[in-house]
Amino acid sequence: MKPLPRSFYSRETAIVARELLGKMLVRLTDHGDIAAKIVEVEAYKGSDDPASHAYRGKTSRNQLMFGKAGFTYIYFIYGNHYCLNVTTETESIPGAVLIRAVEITRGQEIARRNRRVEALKELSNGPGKLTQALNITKAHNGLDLTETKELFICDPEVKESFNTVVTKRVGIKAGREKPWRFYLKDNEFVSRS
DNA sequence: GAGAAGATCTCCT
DNA sequence: GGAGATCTTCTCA
Repeated sequence: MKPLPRSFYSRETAIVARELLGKMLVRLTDHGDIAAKIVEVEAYKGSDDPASHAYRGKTSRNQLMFGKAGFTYIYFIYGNHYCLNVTTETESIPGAVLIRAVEITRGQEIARRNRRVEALKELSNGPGKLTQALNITKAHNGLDLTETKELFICDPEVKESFNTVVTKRVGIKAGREKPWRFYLKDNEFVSRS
């Protein structure tokens, strides 16, 4: 389980988003490890993307999007939820990929304890759900994903083939026309809208 | 310093 | 299918 290198993330955001599908998100905790396959993502960019936090320039919250690629960008939303993003592009171009849904393949019991639901499908089929299932909070903001620490992303042990679906993003008011949402076809953990 | 909106989830009908 | 929960961050004064 070797983390993906910085060069994977230092590319155009939509390309990174699409290629993150099928990768493994790994969470190491004191109570055990959790591994989850990424099944749904969305790309967010900079000045050409009105839905992005980076659209109106750099602020204290979004500065990670303007920094190096391969770091986490986690923010609190709607008074209840954390959303997990991965930074992309270079230090001069802002960009991030929102991890919207994962399929937990290892550590399911730990994830169940972190959430209050029994159904496996309900554990991680949404951006706010998966952060709760993996116990990801603001404390993990700005983490370097290229190091084997408590949170990183690596290639799957067995590479599966799958079809990728490209659609418009959800849950936003501006920039709805951009085809920057990607998910695995027929995967039941993909969030609906 | 105040007001409004938000990359969502859950419960209720 | 719809509204409430709940609090951080941004914008403007």
